Amino acid sequence: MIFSAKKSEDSTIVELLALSLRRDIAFGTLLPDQKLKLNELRTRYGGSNHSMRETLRILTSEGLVEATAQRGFRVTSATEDDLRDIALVRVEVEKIALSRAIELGDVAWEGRVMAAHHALQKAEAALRDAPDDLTALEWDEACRAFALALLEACDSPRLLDTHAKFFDQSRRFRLALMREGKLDWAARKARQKALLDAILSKDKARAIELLQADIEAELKPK
Amino acid sequence: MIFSAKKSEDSTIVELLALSLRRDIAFGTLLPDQKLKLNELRTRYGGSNHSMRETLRILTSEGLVEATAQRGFRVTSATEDDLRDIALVRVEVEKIALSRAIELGDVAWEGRVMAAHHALQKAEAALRDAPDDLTALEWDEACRAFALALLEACDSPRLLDTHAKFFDQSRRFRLALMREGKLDWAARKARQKALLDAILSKDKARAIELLQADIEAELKPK
DNA sequence: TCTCTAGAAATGTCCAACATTTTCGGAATC
DNA sequence: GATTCCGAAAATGTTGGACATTTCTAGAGA
Repeated sequence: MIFSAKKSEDSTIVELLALSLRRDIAFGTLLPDQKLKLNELRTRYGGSNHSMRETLRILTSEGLVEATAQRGFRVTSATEDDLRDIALVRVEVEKIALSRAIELGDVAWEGRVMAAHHALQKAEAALRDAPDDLTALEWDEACRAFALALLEACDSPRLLDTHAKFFDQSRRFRLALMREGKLDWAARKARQKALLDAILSKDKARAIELLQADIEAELKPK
Repeated sequence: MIFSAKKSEDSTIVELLALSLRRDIAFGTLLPDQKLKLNELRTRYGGSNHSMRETLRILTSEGLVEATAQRGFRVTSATEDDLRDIALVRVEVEKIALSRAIELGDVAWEGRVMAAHHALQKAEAALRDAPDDLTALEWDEACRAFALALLEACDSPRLLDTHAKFFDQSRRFRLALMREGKLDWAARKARQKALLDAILSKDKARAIELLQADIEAELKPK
């Protein structure tokens, strides 16, 4: 196992394998379209035939891996078209969820959003200071937590699931941009702050506009 | 294997098992919240430990089954809340997809929509004549095909996937309504016809309105 | 250069076994 | 009588090896 992942409460091998593989796909250690041969994966990550196949099925359901009968698994391709498609769905889903969250969210939710925003600011600052892999991982996690916190109050488990799925699919692209120094940190920071303010003042239209801008900013990097 | 499913081009055991299980969940042979013990399933549907687990992972990714670490699998529950949540997501996703499809669809697409509508009409008529399981199955398939045809031209694979996922989750509810005689066939027929007309005349607003009505009709049966 | 075909590689499937975890019924306790 | 606790039974999760089938590939033959 490459990353000795923290053993969370649910410590089945399959889940641990999934963690490692997810990370390696997000970070580009496993490249888009790369064929995933079971034996290679097993020598690299451990686990039996069975466990590895089950892991790959899970990643398939998350859209990170694609399965073809009799032809095994490969990392989902990541073309410009894919990025656009993911962004399209994300924009639509997150618009709806954010709109509902602003309607339904209570003070506790606002608090969690503020906390997530604060953590994200810290993580972005840390990453600009020390752009190593570990910090990048934490930054990536903070992005995810912030996005999730925003929508958490939408009161629709399936909407949240769908958001999470496509957000996770977008990670590869965001991390790649970050590595290439193509993220406009100042603009991000401004957008995130404005978004937070819009949410706290229950300005739905403005919040949605900013959210959309944030997603689409990753479509056409500077 | 209960249903001797037609061996489509991809005849892996796992896919065949998935077909049988999907059907039995949709038809209520496997009830919501029912625990799915591997050994029971294996004696009933065949397949090895390995294949059955993989099958269940696939159904999990489709939202038909839920997995809990160390506690196995169970059929996803199907409460009123679930139905409402599914309908909510379906309405939003299908609105977006249909809107795009009407913008982007060409004549060939319109033809496919008409064909699917025609087939659906036939299937509904057949079902009202002879409400047996086989006819129900064909009707269900025609519903699915029609819904898919409508959105097909939206030019977003992920939007289509998402639609399909939640449509499939809604099948159980629709089939249950049908069995209980709670579907208003006349209203359905009228809506479907109106929807087709709206699409053919590129009347986006009207089409979306009708689509929404069609989904929400299953929320509050007569 | 192209096609075709064996052989190699990889996938999909099954079985049998075992470690670990959960479940469940009943004994002991309050 | 209700609750807690415990141990046996059941179920899940994991492994390794074996084998059939399919796909891939490199080289022989046209």
